[in-house]
Amino acid sequence: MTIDRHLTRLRARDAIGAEEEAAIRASVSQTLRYPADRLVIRPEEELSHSTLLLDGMMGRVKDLRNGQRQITELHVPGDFVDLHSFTLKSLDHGILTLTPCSVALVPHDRLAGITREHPHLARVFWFTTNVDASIQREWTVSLGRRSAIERMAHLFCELRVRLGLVGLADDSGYALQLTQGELSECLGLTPIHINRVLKQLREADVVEFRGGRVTIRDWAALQRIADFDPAYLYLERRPL
Amino acid sequence: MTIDRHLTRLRARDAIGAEEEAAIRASVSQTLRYPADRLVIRPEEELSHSTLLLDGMMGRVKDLRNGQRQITELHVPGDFVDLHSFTLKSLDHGILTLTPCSVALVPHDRLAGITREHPHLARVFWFTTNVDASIQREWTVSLGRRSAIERMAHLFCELRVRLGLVGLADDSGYALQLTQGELSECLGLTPIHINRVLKQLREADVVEFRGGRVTIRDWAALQRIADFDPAYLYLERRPL
DNA sequence: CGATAGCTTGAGTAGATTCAAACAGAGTGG
DNA sequence: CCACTCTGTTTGAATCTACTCAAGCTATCG
Repeated sequence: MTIDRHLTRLRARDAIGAEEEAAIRASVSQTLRYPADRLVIRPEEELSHSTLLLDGMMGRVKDLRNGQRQITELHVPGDFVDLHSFTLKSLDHGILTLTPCSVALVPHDRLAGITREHPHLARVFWFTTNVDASIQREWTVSLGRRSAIERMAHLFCELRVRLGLVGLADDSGYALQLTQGELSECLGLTPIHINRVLKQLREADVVEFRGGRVTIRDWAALQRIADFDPAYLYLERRPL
Repeated sequence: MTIDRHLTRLRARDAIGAEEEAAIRASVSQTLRYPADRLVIRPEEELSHSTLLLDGMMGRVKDLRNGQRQITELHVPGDFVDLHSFTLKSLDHGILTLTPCSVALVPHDRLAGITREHPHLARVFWFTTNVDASIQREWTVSLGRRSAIERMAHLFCELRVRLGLVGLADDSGYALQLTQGELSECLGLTPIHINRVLKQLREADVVEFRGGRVTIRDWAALQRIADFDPAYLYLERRPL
């Protein structure tokens, strides 16, 4: 597992020069493997590095006092999971592995060096955290205004596109090693209701989620149900 | 109306030197007044400046195809409303005035100059967009996991703190020129249900919203209902 | 093989919505 | 100055989406 996927993702939006690529590669201090369901970063913990997800799936989670939990964003390979900790120093949420993961650690002082010596990369990284915020915003819209089935469809659409960017999804579908309980924590629903919604989507021949895989049967219908517009993912190439 | 409130807000988190202050002040190209309910920035519109809110209240809004609308964040005086457009170039959402507003415009090329010549300010600005994302994240949690009354209480708490930062709120309450319909668009509820929830909070002697003013009668109870923890607002001073 | 985690379905419930109607206050024009 | 309109607030009644509680099922693993 390498950071190629991260570069692929960056290059989907802007050109990254050879020197910049070298700087990014050199910024990694070590790579690690985590098992599934490990709270990798605790809320409020003081941080001195950021985490680049190489393989697997991670999530940002916020716990409530009453024991409920909300996953506020899912991360796919190539994502700089907690790049925002570079300026925030500690996070208001936890970072959790949802599957076994490999990650690369990038010390904050090396990030500081990169932003000093490569102003363009500084902008690219800033841009990256702003796209994360945009994804977050779309989730807010889903939770505020979309029905259960619309939310479910929207999440499947989003993951289709984001995983597709790094070659982990195609028109037929993609691997998704989440439980229905975890999906419910993303979508602000109960696991039981997730189950019913999945049944509806399956029986309508739109999408099937089973055995750790999302099988897309009718992409157009899925997007229609979700009211999906990928603009919020900022996929066009626009030089910074 | 000046940008003093913006500086106050920045200085709540980190020291801003005299030269930096001068650079910020010099970055403003013009100031404008808008009436209430004006869509100041349209989604997808190409942008060459960012907007600093001097006075009034603005919101980020996303419209759905079915006519529904979600306000994803409220902005108070001192906020750099669309600083993220500096890297995103165009926005996935609209920016709306909710009251009459005065704003200062900061051209993107001047922002580029500031970030080049004042690396510390570049970090402060990046930090600022990350705090916006954190607020967004907390709203996601509210919409996903909190009941109507909890959401309402949480929003009142958040505004108490954010407006307090710039001297526009104290323990007794604050001015809030929003309609119940607009509150409903923030909280993912119907205006009718907002009305019932407000009645509950009023009759429990916790908080009263009436005549464009939030009157806090029991701050401790309000926070308790909301499960409010201001950590997500990143108020401690931490030099970048 | 039993234990455990996750999936599935049914029945009853609750929180929030929809539909409907009345009321209050601000601004406008005759 | 009063009727009229418009926007926003308030309340009631009926409905519905999603939740809770409960039970049974399936697959995996030690």
